[in-house]
Amino acid sequence: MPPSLKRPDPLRAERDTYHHGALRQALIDATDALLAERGVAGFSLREVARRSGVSPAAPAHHFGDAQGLLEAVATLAFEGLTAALEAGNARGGSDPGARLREQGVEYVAFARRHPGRFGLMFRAGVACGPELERASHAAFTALENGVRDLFGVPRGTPLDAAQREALVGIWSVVHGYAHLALAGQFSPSGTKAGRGQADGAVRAVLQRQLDGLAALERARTESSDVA
Amino acid sequence: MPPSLKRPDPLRAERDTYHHGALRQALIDATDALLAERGVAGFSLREVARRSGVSPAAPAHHFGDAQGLLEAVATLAFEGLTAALEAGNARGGSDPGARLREQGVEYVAFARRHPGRFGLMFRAGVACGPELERASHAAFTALENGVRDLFGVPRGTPLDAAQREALVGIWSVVHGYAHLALAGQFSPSGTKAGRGQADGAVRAVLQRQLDGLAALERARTESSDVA
DNA sequence: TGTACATCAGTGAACGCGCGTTCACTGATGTAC
DNA sequence: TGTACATCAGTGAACGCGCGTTCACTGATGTAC
Repeated sequence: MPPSLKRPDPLRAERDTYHHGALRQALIDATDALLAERGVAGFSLREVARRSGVSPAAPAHHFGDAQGLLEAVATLAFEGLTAALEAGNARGGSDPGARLREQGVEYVAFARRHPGRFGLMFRAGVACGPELERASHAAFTALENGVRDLFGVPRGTPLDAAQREALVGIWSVVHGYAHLALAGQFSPSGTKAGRGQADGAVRAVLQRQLDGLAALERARTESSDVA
Repeated sequence: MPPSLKRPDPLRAERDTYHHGALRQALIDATDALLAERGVAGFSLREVARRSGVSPAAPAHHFGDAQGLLEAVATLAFEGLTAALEAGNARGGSDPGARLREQGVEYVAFARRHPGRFGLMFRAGVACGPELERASHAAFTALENGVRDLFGVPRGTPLDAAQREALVGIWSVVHGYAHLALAGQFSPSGTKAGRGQADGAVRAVLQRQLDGLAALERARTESSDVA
């Protein structure tokens, strides 16, 4: 039997048990898909419920209200990003530059994998509960630690101005790349062998930033040698 | 008389003439403000009309429908960005690097000046009329020309792969910086003398990217000298 | 300078719609004995 | 193993609301003569 006969209304997921079984996850996935399709402006709790094959009141059971669902998804997103950054860091081996580069690749890959979540994560002026706060801080810290390793700054010590600037630069590069990629500005890379190419592009672009930082460091060291 | 007596309902702008006089512009400004306040998800044509002191049907006269208004604002935004980039380019003087740096400063300043418009400009999968298409292409071209000058590539000639990569890197840096700044990630810079500091940070971060490109160029030249 | 008239810009009531949330409910599950 | 019961997960009808858009309209403006 073709799937079309099992699902007469493709907008409405079907189910033969009274209890869904994994509704929480289904709602999160549907939210992600809906955000990716229509953006934040196109999100609606009812549509998410519809896609999950559940009545409009069901989500309230798991998330309270619409805001609660979005906040849960954003929290999850930051946790996922943190994990991705740490995986990239591990893959990079012993060279801090390589580790940072792989973090960048993971950052962009995460955005591509969860475009809906990514758009949710960096909205201005959103009321932000403690869990979301903690999750986003953890992601930031993962990136910050990459920069720490680059400069050999231990975990407890605060970064100086130049190091913070380096962090801002690195973050800007990967964030901007991710954002532009999602906006379809590098569109051909969505198709064929484009994924590997895209990873290469992220590495290259991030490497330019790291090279620039190295050049700055060198200039600074030389001038202090002279003095 | 305090303004509160002149405007009993602050959400509803008032007017004593039947004709507004400059409704088109007022609608655009109100849209910008509303988008900046609430994001794309919080936009509504009725609210924009309310803020412009006009009936809900009035905007249709100028923009057809809600989509038309948003598209007009996005078009205007790209035209403004193009102008800003060209102004930055002019300010940069004769050094291509400085010109590109000032373009970056202008890019970020534009985003800060029109946060609502900026959010509108880079949404994925938006149906896009020919005017908007043209306006966004012009902005892209302004940035591309900055990169052309850096490499000495004349206007007609297409960029090679490395040059396109350089463009992507530069664009990513400034775009990411602008986006993160609007998301409040560099929050202290919104307040006191932060504006000048922020310009400095953009220049610095973009300069790292340019230094990295210069290093790459140098390495390439040397290796071809050897060969 | 005055008058008739076309055109333009905005009105306000009305429409149907999808939304978020509530509520009393019910079907299913699991636990105590 | 069976039964009573508490708890949990989802129902579906209902609510009030703000939305985008339409429509016949009207007040103001500008133009022709």
